[in-house]
Amino acid sequence: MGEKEFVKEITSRAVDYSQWYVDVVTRAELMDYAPVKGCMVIRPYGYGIWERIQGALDPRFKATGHENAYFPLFIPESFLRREAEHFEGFVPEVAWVTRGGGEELAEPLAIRPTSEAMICHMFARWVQSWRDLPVLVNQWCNVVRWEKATRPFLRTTEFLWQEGHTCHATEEEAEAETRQMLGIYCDCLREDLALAVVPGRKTEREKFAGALRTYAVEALMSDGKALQAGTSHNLGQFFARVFNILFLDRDGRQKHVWQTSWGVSTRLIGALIMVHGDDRGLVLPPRIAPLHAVIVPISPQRRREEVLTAARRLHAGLAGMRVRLDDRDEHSPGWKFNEWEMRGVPVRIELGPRDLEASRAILVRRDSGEREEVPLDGVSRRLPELLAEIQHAMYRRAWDFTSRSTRLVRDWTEFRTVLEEQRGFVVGGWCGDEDCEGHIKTETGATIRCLPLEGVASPVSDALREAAGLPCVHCGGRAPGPVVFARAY
RNA sequence: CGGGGCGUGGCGCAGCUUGGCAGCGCGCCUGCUUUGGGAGCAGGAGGUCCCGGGUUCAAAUCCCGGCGCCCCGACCA
Repeated sequence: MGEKEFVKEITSRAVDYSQWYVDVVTRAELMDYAPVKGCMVIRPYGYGIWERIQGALDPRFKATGHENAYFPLFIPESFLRREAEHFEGFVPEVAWVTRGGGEELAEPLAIRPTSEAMICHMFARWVQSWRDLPVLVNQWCNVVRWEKATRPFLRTTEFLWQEGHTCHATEEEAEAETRQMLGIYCDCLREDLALAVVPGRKTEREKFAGALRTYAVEALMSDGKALQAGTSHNLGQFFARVFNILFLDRDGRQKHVWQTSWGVSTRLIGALIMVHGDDRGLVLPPRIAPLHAVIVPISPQRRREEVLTAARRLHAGLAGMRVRLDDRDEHSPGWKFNEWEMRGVPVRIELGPRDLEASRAILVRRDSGEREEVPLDGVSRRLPELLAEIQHAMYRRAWDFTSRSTRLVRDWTEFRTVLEEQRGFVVGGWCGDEDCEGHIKTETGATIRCLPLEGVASPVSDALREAAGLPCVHCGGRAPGPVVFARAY
């Protein structure tokens, strides 16, 4: 029987990828459209994913010495204007508050598009001596960017994120911090979100407005388009100069601090959907899934109490894992199977009269559809193993897909053909010239996603090795090293 | 900012061309029968047809104006 018959509500990816995405986020109840353009409600199930992402990242931030804090939503216009490059970069998408308490404000307040301006202002007050360094803070908050075209999770007017901000005594320390946080993103996205990300450096053109250098982790979605999944910036001393963040060093001289900032957002939820989802809906990696498993009792009238009692006992024995017993009477087992599959729960546990006779339960994997019979008293031992297997398999699948979708190109003709016919990551040479980069973008829609970090294994490693020494894909000139191109979200 | 699509019970849509009782499917409520891949039957509730104006005996339908949402491209997490 055709698989799609079960999920009428979801458009298949092959028919219309965008519609599939919208169907998944709405039907799985991750979000709903709010009455304000470009804004969405993150519903409990979607927010549960975000909480799991926070739960994966926050301890890693703490373990590396960072502390959480909270800075105001409103930023005085004059603060934003101080750093010209930064301001120019953001002003088109800033929302302003000009009235408050029924009166016109003396100075308009920007609703933060990011908090560099506010946080740097505070840093200037807090930092006096080399003994005050490093300053390592992070905040979980919302930001607003007035986008013209929005998409649930991927680009919304208001979104949730985390922004880390640090000050250091030396350039080397700031660079090390920038790289450390990129590494943390890379590890966390790979281990917990099962995303096969490629870490690398951004080109001048693609870097953060006001940064010395920007690093990012890039992931490939199942439609062959890339998504920037996290960024880490070495801000140099640009903001320190503008906001007068000075410290008296050991040598008795006043110096500007060296800064970093880094962030990931609810956009990661979009990445999870587009990397792991299939035509039946969401597929969530166990470490991030709000629910590890759902127990679906199959309880004909006559055996109802017997089955439910056993199901409750099984549920109680799985305390410590995130398991829900779906004992709703208003839906049939088949309905529940489809519903929880659509919502991406990693494991379904079926328990019916036939299973009770055999003192077993049926465990079914969401990612592969495989089912296995497990003795009732063995489920609490088997489930964690199975979840680990699923987590691993999903990562492998994402890695293999990304690796398979990476093409090596030698010249311009090949480059255009690959982008038009296959998409995916394209590895090739780049001479380093911004005009070449610009032409490539104008003519193909593809951008340089990153200059991959050397010595870090990633799904594009093989292609990079083969591409060493290849000339620029556009002009044919000498290229210092291969880069990764793609069309991107 | 360009291109396309759409606004009709909670959701998805038909009706509009050619003006004349506001309909269908799903969902919802009640009852009974059901339960191993989206159960069946019976009864029932639910509508400013996006908004404003105009034409007309009569407007969901025709005309004018506005608003909103979604999708796709260019710019950005």
